This record gives sequence, structure tokens and C-alpha cells, in this order.
Amino acid sequence: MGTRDDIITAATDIMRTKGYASATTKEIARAAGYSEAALYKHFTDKTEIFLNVLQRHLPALGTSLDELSDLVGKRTVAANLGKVAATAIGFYAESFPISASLFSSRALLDAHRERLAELDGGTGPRRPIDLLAGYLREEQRVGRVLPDADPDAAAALLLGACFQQGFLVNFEHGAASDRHSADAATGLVETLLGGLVPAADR
Amino acid sequence: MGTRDDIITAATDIMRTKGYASATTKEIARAAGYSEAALYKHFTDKTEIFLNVLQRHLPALGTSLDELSDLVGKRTVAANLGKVAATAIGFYAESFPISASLFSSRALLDAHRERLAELDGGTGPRRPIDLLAGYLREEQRVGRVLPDADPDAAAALLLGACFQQGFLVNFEHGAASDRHSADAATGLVETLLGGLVPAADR
DNA sequence: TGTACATCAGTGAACGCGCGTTCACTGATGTAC
DNA sequence: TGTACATCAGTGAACGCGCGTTCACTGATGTAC
Repeated sequence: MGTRDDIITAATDIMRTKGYASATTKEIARAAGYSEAALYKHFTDKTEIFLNVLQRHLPALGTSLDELSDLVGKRTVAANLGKVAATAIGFYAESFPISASLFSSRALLDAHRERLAELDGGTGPRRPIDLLAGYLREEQRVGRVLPDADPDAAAALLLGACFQQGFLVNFEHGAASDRHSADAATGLVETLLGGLVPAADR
Repeated sequence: MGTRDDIITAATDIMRTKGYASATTKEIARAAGYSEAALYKHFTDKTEIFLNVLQRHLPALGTSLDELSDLVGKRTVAANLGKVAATAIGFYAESFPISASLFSSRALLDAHRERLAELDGGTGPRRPIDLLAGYLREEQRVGRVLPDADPDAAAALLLGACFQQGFLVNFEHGAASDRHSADAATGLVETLLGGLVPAADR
């Protein structure tokens, strides 16, 4: 019963490597190893395929961040954030071309947003930021993060940098090596934790 | 002699509001107020139009950041960065759908990257980060930024957050009000400057 | 000044092509008696 | 066990449509003598 999954996988792959414009029914069918007609046995139309691609890939980072709440008070904040950032860089590097496809067609973007709203429970691209901010707030209660820090802004800074890193990797089309991702991640985390100006100057 | 500009403007507008897939020769010509045939009097093909759209919009943030070097040592670092961040949020919010179009077609992405390489002097999406890092390094020399801070990481954090903010604004399709951009900007800057953990913990 | 020609921005209509989609069909597997 | 039929994943070939592009043309403006 893997045909449906084969099609979604094939579409995902094409979008990632060749872009939305190349993800035609012909190309998808060929990559999946079926006829074009077979696509319509499993999906009502092409948009439906794309929506499934999006739905499959978006939750990935969210579930990885769910585990963060177990780490409050454990190891160091730096280590925990470092792992988050490395994961996030990898995730955004992989998913950026797919997310970018949303802006190819307003109809697709609207359909996707609507589908997210139906799922409720708040998925969507803001989810990782919220989860990370939640973790930082807990660390704040435990005293491992300064009481006057802004967890939302901090989460936006760290994941924003990872997101842009994902864009840059794709733009320059070198794949992000795990090694490089990890180095970049610790650099970002250290700077975020340490701040830029002496405490007295603020 | 505004026809060429009219066409580029029309194409830009359509890409921003309706997406790459809607930016057909028919739509562009209609929006510009000319016939489709007229497009080919001014551009060799459709890709050429898109490349011009990209070229027109990418330098915008760069030139705005050039002025930063004049501000070293003046006002406060927080104020300077706040202005940068607010500008960047607005810029990324406006240009995100256009940048995203790059991933619609690998041919377009490659052509654009090649064109950037020709211009040399280092334009491209990494430019703003480099410029901002350069500014921070100078502030470091002047003593207004901690000597052990990492200017590159700091620049990546701040502009990354602005970049993601630009994505989110478009995803949720509310336009970013200037007021909101400014508030978000100062929140990010304060957190970046202040850090998250006590100096003793590092 | 008038006349003949060149230039050039712009057009309407047509083109071939590749797209998404549908159709009638096949052949394997399951089910009833 | 054998036979008749139902179901269903999958196909090859065709469809109409809208796309990017090209064509022969127009009409206004500039230039030469």
C-alpha cells in the first residue's frame, strides 16, 4: 500500500532538488515509478499532492522540540540550545525549498494555511519558536536564565538564524554538512547566551 | 523610456502579491499596460525579466547598511542596531516572496547566482550579514561591544530573526506595520545585547 | 518647406508545446456458491 | 474444487487549455536633400 507514499516522496524529492516549477505530474509520476494516471487514483488533483508534501514535512522540527521540556535543568542551557540549533539548521536546510514553494501560488499558500488551521493545536512555522520560548521560560523559573531576559525574542533570534542559514545553504547549493551545522550552532548559542555589551551599559 | 521599468515593476508586483506561478507573460503584460509581444522588444525571454526583478531588489538592504560605518561610536549600539533591525524586517517582508521564487526553478536560481558572481564585489544574501558584522567589529575596537563577542554570529542572529520575521509576515499574509516592526526590532536587539545567562556561568 | 525614406516602440493574431486531467481498458486478487 | 462475477490498482492514449514566443504589420518620429 505504499503507492501513495511513493508519490509523496517523489514529489518531495523533485521539489527539493529541481524546484516547484519542475514538479509536474509527468516528472512526479516518472520519479515515483507509476503512470501519470495513477496519481489521480490516489489524489484528487495536483494541489492535493503538494499539500500532503507540506503536511508531511512541517511537523518534523516541532516533534524534535517537544523533547526540550524534559531537559529543563539538565546538562547546560548551552548544550541544550546547541543541540536544538544544530537540528534546526539541518531541518531548515532540508525543508526550505519546500516552504518556498508556498509562495509560488497564492492558492497553494491559502490552502495550506487553511489546512493548518483545521488541524488546530497550533502547528505552523511559529510553533518551533513558541516551543523554544517555552523551554527558555522554564529555565528562567529554575534560575538558569537571567530573569529579565525575553524568551520569545531569544527563541526568535536563535531559530531565525538557523532559518536563514537554511536559506543560504540552499542558495549556495552546497549541502550543509553536519559538522559545519554543529559548529555554526555553537557559535550562535554562545553569542546569544553571552550578549554583546557589558551589563553596566544597559 | 519607462517601458522597460514598467514591465519590471509589474512583474515584481505580481510575484509579490500572487506568486511566481501567476507571473505569466500575459499577466505581466496586462499589469504593465502593454501587449505580450512588447515584453520581447525589451527582454530576450521571460527569465531575463525575472533576473532583472531580482537584481533590482536585492541591493536595497545592502545600501542601507552601508551607512552603518558612519555610525560607529555615535548614539548607542542599541539604537543603531534597532534601526538596522527595523529596516531589515521591512525589507525581508517585502522581498521574501521574490527571493522564494528563486527556488521555483533551478535554472533561475543558477542564472541568478551566476549573475551575482559577475557583478563581483560581493552582493548576494550574505552581504548584509557581512556588513553588519563589520560594523560590530568596529564597535568592538572602540570598546562599545564586549571584546570576546563574536560579531559574525551576532549579525547572523539579528538578521536571521528579521529574515524569518519576513517569512512569517508573508505566510500569515498580514502586512508588517512599521509600528510592529519597530517593536519587534527593539525586543530582538535588547535580548541580543544583554545575553541570557549571568556572566559567571560561562 | 516638402517629400521620400529609415527607425523603432508597440500590436493582434497565430504557433507549437507541454501541462493537468480524463477516458476506456487490463489483469490480478478476492468472494459466492 | 471449479466457475462466474466484483473489485480495484494501475495504464496508454487522448483531450483541451494556457503557456511562452514569433510573425507580419502599423503608425509615429527622426533624417536627408
